[in-house]
Amino acid sequence: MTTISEVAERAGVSTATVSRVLNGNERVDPELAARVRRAVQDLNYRPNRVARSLRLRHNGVWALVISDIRTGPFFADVVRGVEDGAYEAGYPMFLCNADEDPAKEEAYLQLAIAENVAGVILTPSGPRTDLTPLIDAGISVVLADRKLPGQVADTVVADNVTGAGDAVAHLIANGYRRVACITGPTATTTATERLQGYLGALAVSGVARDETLVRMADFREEGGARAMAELLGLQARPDAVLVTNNRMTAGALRAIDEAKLRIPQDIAVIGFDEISWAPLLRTALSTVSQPAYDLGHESARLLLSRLSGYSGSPRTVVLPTTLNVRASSAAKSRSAHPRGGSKAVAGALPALAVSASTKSRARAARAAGGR
Amino acid sequence: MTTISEVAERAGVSTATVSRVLNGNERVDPELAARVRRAVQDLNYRPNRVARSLRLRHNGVWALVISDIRTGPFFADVVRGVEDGAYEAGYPMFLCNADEDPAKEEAYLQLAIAENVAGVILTPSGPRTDLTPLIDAGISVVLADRKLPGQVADTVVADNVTGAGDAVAHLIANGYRRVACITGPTATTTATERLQGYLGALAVSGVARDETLVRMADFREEGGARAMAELLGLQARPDAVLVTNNRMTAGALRAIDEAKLRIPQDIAVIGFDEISWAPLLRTALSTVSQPAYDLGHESARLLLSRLSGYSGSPRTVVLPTTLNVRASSAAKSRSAHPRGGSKAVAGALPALAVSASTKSRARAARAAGGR
DNA sequence: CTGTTAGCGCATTCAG
DNA sequence: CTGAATGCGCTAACAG
Repeated sequence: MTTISEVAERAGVSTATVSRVLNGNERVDPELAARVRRAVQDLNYRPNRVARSLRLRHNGVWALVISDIRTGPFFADVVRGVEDGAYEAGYPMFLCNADEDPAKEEAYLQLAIAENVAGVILTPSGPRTDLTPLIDAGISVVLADRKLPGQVADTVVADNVTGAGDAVAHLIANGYRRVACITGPTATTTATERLQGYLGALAVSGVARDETLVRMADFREEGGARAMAELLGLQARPDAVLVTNNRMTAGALRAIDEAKLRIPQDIAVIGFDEISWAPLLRTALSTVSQPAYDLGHESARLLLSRLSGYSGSPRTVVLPTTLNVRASSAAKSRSAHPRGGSKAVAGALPALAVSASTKSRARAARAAGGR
Repeated sequence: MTTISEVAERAGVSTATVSRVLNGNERVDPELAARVRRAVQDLNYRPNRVARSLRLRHNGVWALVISDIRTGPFFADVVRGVEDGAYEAGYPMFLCNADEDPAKEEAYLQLAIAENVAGVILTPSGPRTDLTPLIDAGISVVLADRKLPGQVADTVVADNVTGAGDAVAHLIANGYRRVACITGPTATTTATERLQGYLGALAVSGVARDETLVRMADFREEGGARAMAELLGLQARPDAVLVTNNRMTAGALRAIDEAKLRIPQDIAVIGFDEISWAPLLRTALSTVSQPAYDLGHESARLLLSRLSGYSGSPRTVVLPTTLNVRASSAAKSRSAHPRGGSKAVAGALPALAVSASTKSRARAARAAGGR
């Protein structure tokens, strides 16, 4: 490993001069600077970030601590959004997967502190996530996707309440009355907000609320399958269901399939998170899509503004969701009865796919096209 | 930030003693040790990793540099496999996304060097990826998923040749004769090996090879859609297709859908990478599943053995794939003609899902269930 | 067993 | 404008 003093020696200057040339802050005689640059070239010198970080007391790296890496395209798009922002600003980014485990999350946050990162973008695993160590260490934090009580940091979230509410209102408008909801851990604001949107839409429509139709699951596929199976086992079975993330939706669809029920005749389904397979499923799946890429990119923007010295009070950015209406939530056919399976109704509805908003196309294209 | 000297002062000992207690290598008087531990507690002292890293000339962190974060469940499972291994061994892990961009990849490898990471697990973006800077810096490297010419490091890959070959052999056995292949960038060994498996299976079966049926795409959804559209526009259209990753498969299925063709009557399809939606598609999709979690976990194991001092010559671990036979590759119906769409054949085949190997279930369960 | 001392590689005072 | 000297926080020699 070549060090700054080797460069200094070769260029016939002091290490201080080399440092000045490399960081370009102060004025240096052009000729000396040229000699230094030559020496840097010749020796293929790379400054040691660790030493630099120790001296500077900060490291030009961001950490993105995500609570679950397995949320499919949603997660990946968020990451790319953050990364593009970080890259534009010249920051490398480390990604850490807390795997919904508060202990692991804390370990990574401690690591971020110990590594002197410049900033952290975090999807908190729950309300007990503690940001004070980071803040005490002078590290800027942005919360992405999930809020934290007390508004302790800049936050970027999707409009979960409206997203879920729109979906449920659409189901009700299409004639469904026993609308169930499979939601996630109460520790996450995404789950509670989506549940809130669901309940709100029922209330607005004057549809009676039935506690048995609400299931708390774990945002994982198995949990979604189990919750759906329970709902299908109910005396008074639901005729529609909103599932609040894509992995649980996969499980729910499997459970419906195993119960040999048809969508939407026996039960209508709307899933949260858009996925490319949605239109190609046996019954094309209606979804609530989230602006995943923008969520990440906006988080990067907020972090950057903090790193640039902005120190106003915490901001919250809420990004809109989009309802993608497809066959799985098609208008309820008159002849179908709420319970009993109604096998009489034959023939699947055409798999028409209607995007509720043109904005969604632009956003999807951006997220998909990249760069 | 509390430093080691503050701890030393409070405990009434020297910094060296504090260091010894914390690292537990040498013998220290139990009473002093207790005082130190108290002081550490009281001050909530956390060693500064940066300083430690500078002194030790190595940092107890792994870097996982992945070439594409958007490969859906495959990527996520690989990450979790590595991470579990790292975690068990007490190493935190940073994830870096090179996004198939050699420049970005190099930047991350340089960062890994500059950060003194203990080891790197890498999915090379192409054959020109240069490991020598890492090796010169004394950093252990393991290649995961993709090989690099020259066998410069321990490598863990899936058996792509056999995986693709099995799929094509199965298609041929089921009566398909014009089998196409949509493969990825020639820079990746995953793409070239899968293509090789495809060609090999054709040769073994004595089916003539048709250059027009092979398309190079980019492992992305759009690329898969475009390639499929081209294949469908051919005078002599293929009656089956192997698509070598799941994102291109999504695109290919969309293209088939847009062309209003039916699977498998008009064209049979097998995709690479298992996904939870596969059985729920309009025609349940046959897939070649890869042992993604094991790929990651085995990589971690190899890295760990290097960090533990093993210094034999580079090892290559090849993990088996599994063919999951579903309706999309069902035996060709006699009445269907290779070209012309054969609209006469009505009624979809039942969406039966048969797993070709019981091993696949165990592995899938492990990957899905976690921990 | 423990403290003192010396650097890891770098950026930044402070003199010149 | 430049160089010598200092120290970021920590661990490893080396004496005691």
